[in-house]
Amino acid sequence: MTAGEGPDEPAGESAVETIQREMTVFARRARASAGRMHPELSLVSYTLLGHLEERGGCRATDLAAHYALDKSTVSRQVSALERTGLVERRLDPEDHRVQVLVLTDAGRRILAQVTESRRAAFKERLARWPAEDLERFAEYLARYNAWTPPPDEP
Amino acid sequence: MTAGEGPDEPAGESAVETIQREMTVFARRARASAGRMHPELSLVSYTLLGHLEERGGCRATDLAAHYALDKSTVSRQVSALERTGLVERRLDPEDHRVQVLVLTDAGRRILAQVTESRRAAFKERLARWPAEDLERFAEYLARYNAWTPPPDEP
DNA sequence: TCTTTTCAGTTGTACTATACAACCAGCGAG
DNA sequence: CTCGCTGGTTGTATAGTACAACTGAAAAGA
Repeated sequence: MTAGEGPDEPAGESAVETIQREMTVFARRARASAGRMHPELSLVSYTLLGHLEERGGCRATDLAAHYALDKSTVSRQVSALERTGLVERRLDPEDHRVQVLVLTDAGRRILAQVTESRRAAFKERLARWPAEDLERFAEYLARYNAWTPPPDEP
Repeated sequence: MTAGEGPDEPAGESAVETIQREMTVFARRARASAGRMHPELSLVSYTLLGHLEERGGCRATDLAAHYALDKSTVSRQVSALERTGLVERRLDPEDHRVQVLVLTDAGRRILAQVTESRRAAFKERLARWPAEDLERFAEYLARYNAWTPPPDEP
């Protein structure tokens, strides 16, 4: 066995506890497997490229804010992506402080490739699920992620 | 805003694609937030301690196999946990190669504390969910995680 | 206008988690 | 007893991250 961590579901567990446990399992696994599946593109690089594709380019600071990463982290990630030719920096003529980051053709290609590979993995994993369950699961996940902490009031 | 990454849900997206996207978001966020919430106990340490509690002690090699980590990684993690007094190594009298790892009282206490803190966070996040949705979400997550890749056949 | 403040980004430093490889120490089979 | 296997540690390297200090450019105030 490579990775067990099987369904040891304690019986008298509440739904919330199950969700907590399964989310924890998933989080740790995702971290571990992401690198193995796509050595070309870490999870962070992948999401960064995805963001650039969606937005058609943006500033490093936007990426940092959006993903709650330090700007230095983004800076180095972007440097790496530039070095490997996946993104390009363009000096904003309006404001010489900012660099607009855009995907290169190579970046778009790699991104599509990894997305497809990931999609295939998900599809395989979810192949035997009834459509109705898929819909609901998708909705639940979106709802879960959409939650934002209430602002601390005085 | 600290971390946006909001619901930019592309419209014509399939359920599988939504699941993929939301799982990706969750994975990256979990990684980022786990450290901030519980600086005392990384996600890995937490799961390791949890495993020890469940099983009432086991060998480092078991942990490594179960969580698909290298034995050296586990070795260092365990060393750290021992240094901070959360686990204890006991030489197996049957086999002097193995060390049985067990939680100390302090370990049990910290584990319970972090578990409770995590549980509270989940509860808050899921507070407004109808019970039926919670049940289903829990079931879906468990089903998702229970999946194991089909063995590659020759 | 000139100065101060703010903002975008880079670089230096440090830490954590991780893997791989080399190694040591018991155990068991021949 | 020696050889190979197994459990574990240590050396080394890498990735990802944060924080702090810095640079250069724009914006705001005097």
